[in-house]
Amino acid sequence: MSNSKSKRFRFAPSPTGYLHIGGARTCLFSWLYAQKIGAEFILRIEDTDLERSKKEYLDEILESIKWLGMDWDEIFYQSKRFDIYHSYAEKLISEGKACKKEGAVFFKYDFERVEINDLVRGKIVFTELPKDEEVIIKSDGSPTYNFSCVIDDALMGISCVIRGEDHISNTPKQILMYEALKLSIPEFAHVPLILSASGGRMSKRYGATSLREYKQMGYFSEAITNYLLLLGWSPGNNREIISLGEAQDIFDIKNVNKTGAVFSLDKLNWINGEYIRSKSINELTRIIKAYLEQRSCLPQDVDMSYLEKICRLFQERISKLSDLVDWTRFCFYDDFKYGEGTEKILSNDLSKEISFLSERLREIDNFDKEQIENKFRKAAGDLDLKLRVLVHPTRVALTGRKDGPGLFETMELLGKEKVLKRLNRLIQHWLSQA
RNA sequence: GACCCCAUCGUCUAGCCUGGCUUAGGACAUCGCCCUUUCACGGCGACGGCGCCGGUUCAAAUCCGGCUGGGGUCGCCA
Repeated sequence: MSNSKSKRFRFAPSPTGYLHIGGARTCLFSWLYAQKIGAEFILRIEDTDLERSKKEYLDEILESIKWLGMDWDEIFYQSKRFDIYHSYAEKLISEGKACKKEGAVFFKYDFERVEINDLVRGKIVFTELPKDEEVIIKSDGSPTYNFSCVIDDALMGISCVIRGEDHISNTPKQILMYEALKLSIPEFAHVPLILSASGGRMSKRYGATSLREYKQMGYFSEAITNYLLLLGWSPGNNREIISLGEAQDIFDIKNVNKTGAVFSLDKLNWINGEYIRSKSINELTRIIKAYLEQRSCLPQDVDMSYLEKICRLFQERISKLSDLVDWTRFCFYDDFKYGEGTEKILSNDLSKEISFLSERLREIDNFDKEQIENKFRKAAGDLDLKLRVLVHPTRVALTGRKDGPGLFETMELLGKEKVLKRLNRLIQHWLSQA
């Protein structure tokens, strides 16, 4: 009986593309289970396809794994292990279990029946395979996936292979190889696939698939891992929000579902919004600053206290940081246009009324939201207008939008000078229309 | 087509293993109401599901079989 320290789990990405949602979840489940039982977790880079493997992808994959909050004890590269694969191929040849043909090495097998005891699915029985041979070394000398995978999982002492269910049909061939090589067979756990809204595999057609895209859109890694956790697994007790740390204690690969899960951006947005709302103003302000700076959405001289006010205004209105790009433009720049849906609001000319309001606002010394609200309400009363008749065009004047944070807070944020200027701009707009 | 996997609200799921405690629970989305200057947030509520047919049983979402439906794999890609 082996103790858990001798147990090992792995994630084996191929650097032929960016880390995608599905891979990230497989990695997460494998890593989490390793943490849960105190086992080692290793990364194995399956870069045997020298043509398609790129350094750029490798870097991004490792970066994404770290970004999500995971780590690894060891990392291996299959491209550095060709000698090992060759020696095992030679062994099979010498035993008559494989032969050279057309420059490649073929593994030959008699197949009757293979049974696997999958940790998430239970017993799976194969009684038929389409072929009786399998290429193990390609004619260019590189090993095929099924061969290098078997040798490495055995040599690296992987106790349970956790991978996507698209690998179920590879498993019988692999088991035949373990047996021919007299290597011990690990356990298997095939996790369900993540599907697109149309029910098929995730693809670019149905939105972002790579982790880096989600990062760029301003999703938090905690929100992504939280969401991924909910796809195929449940923490129980009707919980939706759970940290990686908590999940580490209660996750069990045996409790993973068998059913494919459709990826829902709506739910991810909700979870990300929950995380945004749970941040302190301080932290969120720093995050927002970095995000907008990186996208050149901030002027040079912006100060933290101004950003902090903005942060308070938008914290509960956004579900991801990229929402801020359009929302906050008016906070930093004067050259915005009156946007979509504002035509109706601006359709009747209120230049007289807004001028009146503007003069009243000018009288305020302490331009804070209480004073502003008082004056504003008073002005509306004097004009015998409902508050909203003035509110909506004023918001458009100040922000260019029909929706947004509370008007009086927005006015306080911008300050008297900008408010009066922008109100005047609207008045001019009406006059020029007439 | 062959092989394999899967099947609870539109979506993610709890319950299923160890049948009765279930008028099937929660979340997202949607809709309505409240809050309110808009949009959000928050609160309350509504809508909505055990794919079908048989069997086992006093009793089935839960066990068994078939059907149907969906998905995956069939590369000298991984």
